[in-house]
Amino acid sequence: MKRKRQFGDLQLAIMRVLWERGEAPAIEVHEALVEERGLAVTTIKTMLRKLEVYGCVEHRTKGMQFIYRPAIAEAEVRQGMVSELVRRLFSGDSAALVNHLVESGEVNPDDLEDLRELVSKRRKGTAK
Amino acid sequence: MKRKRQFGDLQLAIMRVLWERGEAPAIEVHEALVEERGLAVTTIKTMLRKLEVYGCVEHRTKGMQFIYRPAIAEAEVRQGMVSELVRRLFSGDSAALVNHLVESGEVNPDDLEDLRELVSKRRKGTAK
DNA sequence: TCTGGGTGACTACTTTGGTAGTAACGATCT
DNA sequence: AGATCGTTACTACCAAAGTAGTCACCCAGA
Repeated sequence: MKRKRQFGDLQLAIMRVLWERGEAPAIEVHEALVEERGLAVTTIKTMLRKLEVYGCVEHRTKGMQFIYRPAIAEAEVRQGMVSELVRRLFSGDSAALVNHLVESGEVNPDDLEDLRELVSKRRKGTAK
Repeated sequence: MKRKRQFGDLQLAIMRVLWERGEAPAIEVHEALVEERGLAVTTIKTMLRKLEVYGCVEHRTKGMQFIYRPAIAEAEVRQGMVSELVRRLFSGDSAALVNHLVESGEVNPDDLEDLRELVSKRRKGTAK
């Protein structure tokens, strides 16, 4: 895992559609995105093909259709992109990111409260 | 502020040096980065020039030297990049990002505990 | 004064994301 | 069979990040 593939905006949008649906033909991906982005179908197809080259998606044929599906897990990509951001922007200090979120008011105190609960539970559950 | 300038890796690295030092000539930026990246000085200079075009840095002349300094605040850039990531990866849900950080074990429970304290203080301080 | 070291300016090349046109190919309708 | 529709393949193009080579300039030292 040398290459920290930095996904572009469209690439991510496509992957998200695939993650949601499990699998889908190019047309379906296009339908899911055309409203908010207004792209040509060919654009989606090209991107899908590129993503396959990168090893991010796979396809199977159903009749003459290509059904695409993700070849990497959403969690994995999130993991990679978030830690990349943390490395770039916060010198690898994840807590600093959380701090930023709080300081900038992007996270409600209530939300953090909930997260704290979650942490407590996890601490008990995975006590080691 | 229409353009959510997406900083590249090198651009960010340069900005970070500038933010740290307040201001610096190209050479100094290069020195700070050459160890971990091994780039030519000219690369740094080119990037600095581009960044100035984008309005991200400014320079003043000291004798015949160019002393560069940031034209945008680190907090501002962080704000933009983090919210962009959140939009892309978590559908705009910042709390989901924090959740991810916790789930993936990138943030220690202790850190979150500290953050909680911080939130409590802020809540009292900026009570509205 | 001449020369060399340090510095920025200009220019060019490479890679990649994003965009889309056109061709090819199988299925179906008439 | 021939036309058309839906779908993918091939190809090209553009913009921007990233990379670096070469040139010109100015100051300081011999």
